[in-house]
Amino acid sequence: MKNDSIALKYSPQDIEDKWYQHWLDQNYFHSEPDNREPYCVVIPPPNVTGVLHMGHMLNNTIQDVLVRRARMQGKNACWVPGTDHASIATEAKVVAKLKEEGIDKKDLSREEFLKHAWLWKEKHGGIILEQLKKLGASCDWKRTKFTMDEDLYESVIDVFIDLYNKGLIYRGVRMVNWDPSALTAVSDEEVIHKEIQSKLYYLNYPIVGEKNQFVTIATTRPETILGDTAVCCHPDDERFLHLKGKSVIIPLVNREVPIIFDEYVDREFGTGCLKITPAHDINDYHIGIKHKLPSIDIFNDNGTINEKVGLYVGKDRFDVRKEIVKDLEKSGNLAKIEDYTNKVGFSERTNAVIEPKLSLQWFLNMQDIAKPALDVVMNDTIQFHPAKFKNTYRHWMENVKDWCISRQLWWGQRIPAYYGANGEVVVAKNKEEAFEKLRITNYDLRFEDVRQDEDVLDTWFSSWLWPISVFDGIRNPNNNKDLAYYYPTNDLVTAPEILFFWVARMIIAGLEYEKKIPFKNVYLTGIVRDKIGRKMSKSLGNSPDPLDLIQTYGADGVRVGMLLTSPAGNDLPFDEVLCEQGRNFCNKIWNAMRLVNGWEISKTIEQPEYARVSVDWFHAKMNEQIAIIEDHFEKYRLSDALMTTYKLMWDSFCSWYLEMIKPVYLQPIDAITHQQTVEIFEKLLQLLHPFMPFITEEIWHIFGDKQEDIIISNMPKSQGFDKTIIDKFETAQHVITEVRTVRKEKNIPQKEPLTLFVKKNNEPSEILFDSVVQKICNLEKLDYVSEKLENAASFIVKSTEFFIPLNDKIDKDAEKTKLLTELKQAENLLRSTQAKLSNERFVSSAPEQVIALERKKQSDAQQKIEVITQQIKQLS
RNA sequence: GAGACGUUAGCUCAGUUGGUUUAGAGCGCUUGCUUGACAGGCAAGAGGUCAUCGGUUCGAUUCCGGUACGUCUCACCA
Repeated sequence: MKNDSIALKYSPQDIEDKWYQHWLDQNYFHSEPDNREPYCVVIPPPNVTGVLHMGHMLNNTIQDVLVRRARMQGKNACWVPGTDHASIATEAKVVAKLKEEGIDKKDLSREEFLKHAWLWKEKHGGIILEQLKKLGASCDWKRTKFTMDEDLYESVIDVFIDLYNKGLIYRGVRMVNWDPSALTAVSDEEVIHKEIQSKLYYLNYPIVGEKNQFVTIATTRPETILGDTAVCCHPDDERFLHLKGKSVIIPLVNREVPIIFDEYVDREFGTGCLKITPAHDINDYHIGIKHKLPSIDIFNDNGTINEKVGLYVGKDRFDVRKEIVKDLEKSGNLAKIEDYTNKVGFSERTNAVIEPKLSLQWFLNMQDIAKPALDVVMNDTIQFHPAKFKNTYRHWMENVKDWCISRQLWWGQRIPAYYGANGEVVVAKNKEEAFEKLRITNYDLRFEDVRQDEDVLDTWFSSWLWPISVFDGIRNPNNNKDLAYYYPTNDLVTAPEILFFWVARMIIAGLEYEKKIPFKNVYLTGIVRDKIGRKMSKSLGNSPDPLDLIQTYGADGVRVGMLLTSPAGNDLPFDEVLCEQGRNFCNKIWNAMRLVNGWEISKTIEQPEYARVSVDWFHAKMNEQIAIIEDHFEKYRLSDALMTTYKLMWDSFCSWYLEMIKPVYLQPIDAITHQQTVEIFEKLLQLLHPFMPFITEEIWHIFGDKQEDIIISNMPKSQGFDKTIIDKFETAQHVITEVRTVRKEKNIPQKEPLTLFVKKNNEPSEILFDSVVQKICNLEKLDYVSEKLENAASFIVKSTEFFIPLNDKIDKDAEKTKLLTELKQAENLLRSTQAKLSNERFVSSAPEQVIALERKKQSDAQQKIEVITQQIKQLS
């Protein structure tokens, strides 16, 4: 047999690496500009030292499906891969690793630290890209980029200088979100607010000059009383009006601070009296400015108490909270403690509690440059899939705040700002240039006294240029073949979580630097969750290792599993059974191949009638379904496109078509049918290839020697179809199902041949697919009669009666029960249509078509009732 | 606190420009099958007052409004 050398079960491990290497060897993934239509996707660059997680799997599977499909549609497909330096995350990892080795970052110079960081990057960088290859990602690896590559680095610096020269970048003291663990400011978007159970402490502040009088304030952060510079009440609050002009003593600290009045205070909350700590709360900060209050910063950068107040010096903020409550209790200033739920900001990268802190940072003014970026999304120049994210996007863009772009880190693009001896600042490409600029105002300046800003730029300040900088479009905007050809890119596939971090800012940068949108479509994936709805994360340990999954189910199986239940924008409730389903599907296809491949072919026998009509039917069916698949792709409904293809393969092709044309055991198949079947099979493989690249390439080559690989073959297009064939076959399918049911109910094995009689109607009742019905149902005879048959099992399909003579095998009671059920259904239907049709207002106002349909329903029901009633009569 | 979106079978989701004979799919479930490709399979089934209450209409799962629950975004009261 031909199948002797072919495994009984599909075994992905044997073929995946082989084909991936072959594709690489053939250079299929590499793209250079030519005269074909381009199709370009830039990867959302994963963290350079990260490892593949389920989110990446989903995201990159989707990209690969789009890219492979585009490639097969004859477009010049280019998927640009790369990684992100991820400044906070990577620096944190390097710091932690050094700490393990007993090295403190503080003891290293910037250069020494960066040397360690690069070593770390060389060691771990790109692991994730290797993992993507296992998934089958068809990235153009020759174009792999890293956000800290020299050219991309320089692009970032150029952009900073340009925006500074345009007056959009400024430096200022602001209240920023301070991450005391990473020791850097972070942007608003990097702060995650979480609800936590905490306490509300009521503290008594003695009033100066009033014995035993005090005001009570409520606070969740008693340790910050060290930095209090006022107590504030609402100006209309009668309870406190008598305190105007008075001051209070801060407990323990013994500092006298004024009582001020401001409408900001919510009279209903707490005691209606608020302590003001301008250095450590954003609202207090604003009140402080308004009332010209001093600001006392009580924290060191790492969240410990500094020496300014002389209490709790060097102790951590959370330890101090516990301690100060005890001390306040001792001193008699603690009135009470209540349970309280409030929201606290956490750092996205380090999960440390964010400390609002005043500091000198660099900002990008977002007001004006954001506007055009809002427009292109609202008017669908850039389309979001699903579109519901337009709302979210608009909301953010309309309320956009200035972007804090400096980070107190070393790993990243160092801010090209330079300071002279007196602190004067210039922005320049390098120290030499800065020196020249600074000398204009200070002739005596020595070169070695020029100092570069210590901070680096926010990671997103480099990734927002990604679709441009991967083509070197910032440094070389003109006569840039790649940029002119690939930009704007086509589709961006990413998670809604980084809509603002990244997507919005790429649009802004694209419009600012290319005057063109960076991509035409944004496909937003959902979040991969576990069975009980939790987000998959390392800390929860609920995320399977993607490579283990690939090992178990095969890359194709996992890809199918990921895609089966993930419409755009919907979370993906991941369950391994999905991968199992994907694997089973692979096996199904594999076995279909074994069947077709195993047949003996005869060139002498003619193509039987049943095979001829089966081929006609499948061609129609396939073209119908391809049109649907095309439509799904156009709407970015990848799950639906996959499911349609899945059913076409499994149901239409395997369960129906192959059974229809299958030659009887040990008989050869005629050459024409075999040829046509292989051609059909190959088209199905092509349709499946974007979803399941490996198995399709393998089977493609098992079916004879091919010069061309499936990966670069032409995707079949819908070529129109005859709907009447499809409809007629559907009727035949009903007949077949009914016969099978009769067999099952009467316990008649498939091997035992039956006879089927069709009662002739007024209408032509012959069913084009008689030969197929006869074969599939194992009928020794299929005939037309004009009279009913007795002692026969019967059923009705589309008001045509069918009879299977069974002699003694009829169970009259059972038959009757069945008929009565059907009768009831028909009567219900009749009743509902009659109710409608006898309603004059329905008849007068409903459209004609609807009425005609209702009439047809009525007559069909009547006819059916008549038929059933007669059958019942005959039984009794 | 403000806004957006959602609620259809046990689960995950389609769908209805308001009428398409009895609202669909996949998985799961039930019942038969050692059916000569496949038990990772085949066949036949069961499962839904389309969240809830009102309104518009001849007719509402579909349109409008209220309620409940859920998800997300933004803001935040110490």
